Amino acid sequence: MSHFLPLICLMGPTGAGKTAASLALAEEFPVTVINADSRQFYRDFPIITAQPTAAERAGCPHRLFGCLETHETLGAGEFARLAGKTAITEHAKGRLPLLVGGTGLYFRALLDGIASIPAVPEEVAAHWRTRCALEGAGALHRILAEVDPASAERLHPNDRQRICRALEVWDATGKTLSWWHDRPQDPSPFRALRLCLELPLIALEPRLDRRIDLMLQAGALDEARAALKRRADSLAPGWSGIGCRELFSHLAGDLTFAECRDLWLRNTRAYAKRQLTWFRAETGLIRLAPDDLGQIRDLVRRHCK
RNA sequence: AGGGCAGUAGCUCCAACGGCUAGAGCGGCGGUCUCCAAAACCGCAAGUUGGGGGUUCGAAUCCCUCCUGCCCUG
Repeated sequence: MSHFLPLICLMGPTGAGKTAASLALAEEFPVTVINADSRQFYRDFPIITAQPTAAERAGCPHRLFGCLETHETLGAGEFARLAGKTAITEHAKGRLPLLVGGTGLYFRALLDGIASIPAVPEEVAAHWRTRCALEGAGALHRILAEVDPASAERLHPNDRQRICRALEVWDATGKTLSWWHDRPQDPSPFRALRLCLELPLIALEPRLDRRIDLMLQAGALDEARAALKRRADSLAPGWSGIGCRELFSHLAGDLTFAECRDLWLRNTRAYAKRQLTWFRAETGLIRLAPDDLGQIRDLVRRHCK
C-alpha cells in the first residue's frame, strides 16, 4: 500500500468553489495544485476560464495552468500522462499533489486509466471529419459496423464525434477501437482521495451569475479582444470555451452585449448541470459541501497518514 | 378617434386549399460518455392556438365581438 503515491483530487461543477478550497488546503498541507480542467490550460483565457490568479497562486506551487495555445487541444490520454508525471515529480519533491478541476473525463483517465492508443495523425482525423461532413454520420456508422461492430453497436448513429474517433483509430493504427479498449491497463501508481464539491443547481445559479460580473470586472472583454487579435478563428479549440465563444460573437457583432452575457450565463448553467450528471454517476467519490472545509482538511489529513 | 398588422410551448417561430395525434429550434427536466469533454450525443415533458360567440361533418385557419401589443393617419 505504501508504494502508492498519495494524491488528492478535488472535483465538482464550475463555480462550486474548488479554487477556494484548494487554497485553504495549501495553508495546512505542502500541496502542489495541478490543473485538471480542460479549459484552464488555455493561455489566452485566464480570466474567462477562472484560472487561479497570481495572488491565489502565491500560496503554493501551481502546475499545468495556461500552457496551451488557442489552436491546440489536450486529449484525455495526454492529460493523464502529463498530470501523472507532474504528480510524481511533485511527490518526489516532498509535495502533496492536489488535482483540481471540473473535467470528469480527465480524472477518470488519470485514476482509472485509459487505453493507450497512439496519437492519430491530424491528416487521418481530418479525413474522417471531412467524410462525415460530406456523407453524414449515418454512412460512417455503417462503415464502422463493418470494421468494428462492437464499437458501432455502442455508439449512436448520430454521434459523429465518437464515430469519427473509432474510424480514425482503426485507420491510423490498424486495430479497432474496441481492440484497444479490451487490452489490459497498467495499474495506477496513485492512492487517490476523490473529493467532489457539490451544490444543487439552484444554489449554484446565483454564484455563476455573480461570477460572470466578476470576470467582466476583471477584464474578460479585453482578454477576449486580445485573444481575437492573436487568433481570429472561431473554430479554434480554445474559443469553444463557455464565455469565450459568446464574447467572440459579441466582438464579431453577432450579439449585443446583453445577449452575450445572457447566453454566457445560460450555457454556464447548462454545463454545470452536465457536470453534476457526470459526478452523480461516478462511484467512489466523497461528496462534500463547498464550505465544509473542516471536513475536507480532516479527510486529507487522514489520507496522508 | 379612425385605419392597418399581429397574438400559437417559458422564448423565437413554422403549419398550400378549413381535414391525420398542432410541429421545429432554443430553454427546461433526465441520461450517456475510455481521449475535440466548457465537447459530442440520446430520451422526456410541455400548447384551452389571447377570451367569448358563430358558420361547418370538421376551425390555429372563415365571420362577429371583446382584450392586448405594434405601426400609420389625425
